[in-house]
Amino acid sequence: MKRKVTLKQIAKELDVSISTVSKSLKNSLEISEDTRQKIQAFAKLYNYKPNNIALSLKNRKTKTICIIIPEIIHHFFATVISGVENVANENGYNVLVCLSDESFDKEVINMEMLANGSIDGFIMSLSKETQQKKDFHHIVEVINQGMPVVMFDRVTNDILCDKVIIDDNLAAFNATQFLIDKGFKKIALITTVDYVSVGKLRTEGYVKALKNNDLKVDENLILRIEDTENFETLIEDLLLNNELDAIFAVNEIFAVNAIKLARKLNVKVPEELSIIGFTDGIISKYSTPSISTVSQNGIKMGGKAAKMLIKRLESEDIEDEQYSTEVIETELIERDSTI
Amino acid sequence: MKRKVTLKQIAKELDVSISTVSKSLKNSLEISEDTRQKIQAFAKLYNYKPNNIALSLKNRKTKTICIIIPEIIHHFFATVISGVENVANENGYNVLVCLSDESFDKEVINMEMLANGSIDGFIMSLSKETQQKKDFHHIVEVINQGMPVVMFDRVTNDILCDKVIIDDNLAAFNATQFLIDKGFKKIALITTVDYVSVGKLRTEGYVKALKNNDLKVDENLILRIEDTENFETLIEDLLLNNELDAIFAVNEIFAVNAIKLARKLNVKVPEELSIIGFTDGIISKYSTPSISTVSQNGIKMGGKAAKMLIKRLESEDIEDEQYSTEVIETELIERDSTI
DNA sequence: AAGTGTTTCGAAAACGTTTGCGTGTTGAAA
DNA sequence: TTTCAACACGCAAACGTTTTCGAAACACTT
Repeated sequence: MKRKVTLKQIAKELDVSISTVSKSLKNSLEISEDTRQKIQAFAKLYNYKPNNIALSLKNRKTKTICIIIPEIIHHFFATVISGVENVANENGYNVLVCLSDESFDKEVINMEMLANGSIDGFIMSLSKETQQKKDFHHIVEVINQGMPVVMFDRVTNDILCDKVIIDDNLAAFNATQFLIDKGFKKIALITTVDYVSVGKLRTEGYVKALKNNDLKVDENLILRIEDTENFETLIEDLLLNNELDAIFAVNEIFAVNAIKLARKLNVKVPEELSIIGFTDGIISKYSTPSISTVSQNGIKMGGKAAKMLIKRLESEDIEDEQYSTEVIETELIERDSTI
Repeated sequence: MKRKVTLKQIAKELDVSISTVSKSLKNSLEISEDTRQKIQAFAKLYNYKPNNIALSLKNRKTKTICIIIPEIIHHFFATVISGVENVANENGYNVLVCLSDESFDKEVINMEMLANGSIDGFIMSLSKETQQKKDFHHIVEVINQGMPVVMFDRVTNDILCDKVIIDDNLAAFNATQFLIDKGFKKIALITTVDYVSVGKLRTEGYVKALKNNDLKVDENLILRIEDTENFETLIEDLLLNNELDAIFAVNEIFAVNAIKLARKLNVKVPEELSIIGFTDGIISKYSTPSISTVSQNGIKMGGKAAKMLIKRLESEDIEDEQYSTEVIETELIERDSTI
């Protein structure tokens, strides 16, 4: 068990100064060919590698970015991390992952904890609780300290920073329009409560599409689910009490449950009921029937977010450059749950 | 934009020495009540928080652990991260996530990169390529430097360190026995190539169960899949060329594909063909029919791994304590894909 | 021999902490 | 008035780097 060797140890061993060692290893011309070679050989022999923490302290940058997400056991967020990790790695950055568990407090603690030098910047998607409380002081503080933040997916207009989103409104509009074009009239919406930003936007898109086509918006056909558990009976009621033509669900879980419950009630999908989901995850692909869905490219989103963050980190003090919001295009993937 | 305030700045502002400030903030009795209060008030006002990097340098520990996994877009690994994050957080540690993408080189680079002070220890699952090459020098080196490593799931006997695994052999044995108990004779196995440690162990368990029950092991019923893509035709051939009673698949993807292909060939699951999977992920739950499976508790695994690592990190130089291997129990979850 | 230039190296500061130890001041006891 | 604690605070080293600047040593020119 040999501990890592330091400049100081090499210097002592070779009877030169620390600075000579440092310069030699950086091939500085200040040092004579002879000593340089000697020192480099010695360093190689002992497998010298500079200590990252010391470098971080000196350079005041850690080459680490932190991504804060509500949960990781969720295909979409996992793909985003993957995207972030990819471009981060390409640019020599490491990725610290923090989970807020949809909790405001955990989000705050994590940010305050890490904003003290541990990382260079944040990429984050708001927790539900934070969106509900509309309390963003922790984010504002971090930004005011000069640490860049990029928000993705669940963002808020109350914060000025770089963002990368999809056009939830438009995507929902298109999905709904797609169903309308099939000739469906009674189209239900299974969505989240309104304080979840993306849920709200998708609901708006749905409504807009209906209105655009002179279909009346029936509040009974809009199911806003708060709890992520035990929503099955709600969906079942929706199916029972209405002669639906189609359903637009704002996420995979809602969509696949709708299918399962339809089958249970002997409603054939897609023959008697078409269903479209949102977020192109594993479930949609492997469900039976496979689910038509609005694909939200998480890898691309994460990659874009990382690029924006790194660009801001590396552009010398041009930090007052205009913030921008990137919109990742979505795609409607037709599978077997729509006629 | 006010940058983070440091001890030095506070000291200057209040015209005392840096050490006085530091001691005051730590409530040292060396400092008079008066100055202590004054300094604490000032520090609070300016929201002073000690710089983590400086602390890391001084304490020679970063309170950060790194988890290296082959890929993150994989339910099981995502759950492991979740487990790790949980107990890490409880103990004041942060989690750095690295993806090897099943590549030996990326694994090596990541480890060498981070072993230079950035983190306190590793939790890792080997990449396929590493398992194939059987080259573990990078891990040995890290351990020799005195940095603890905990391996999980895809481990190797060639390395001495703490490990947390499931009893893949036993779990596969039990799953196979379960099928045999149902009266099935022709039981196929869809597995990975042998260099993937867990795949090999599961194959062995399957074989053992057959032999134990005096069933002959038919190599034609064992499908070893190398490529993770385009394996459908292989499975289809397996189904076509044999009058199977049941299938044991070593992961979810193989299982759900077997179901899809059986349906395509008009083989009814579970009436005419029973299928058991491995890894209790989202797919198994939402597939139609839902898939009976050997549940592998990723959260528990990750949590256990983190506990073992942190224990080793915090037990004062008792680092030569015996390494241990923890076995997480599995569970056979019966769903609708078995009769 | 003096001045100039070049080569080669080391001292020290800086990044932001913590902490052992030394020191100056105060008050009281002798 | 001297002596000695107790108290309150500062110095400096340490963690491991990088980098600026100064200085020593030597060669060369006139």
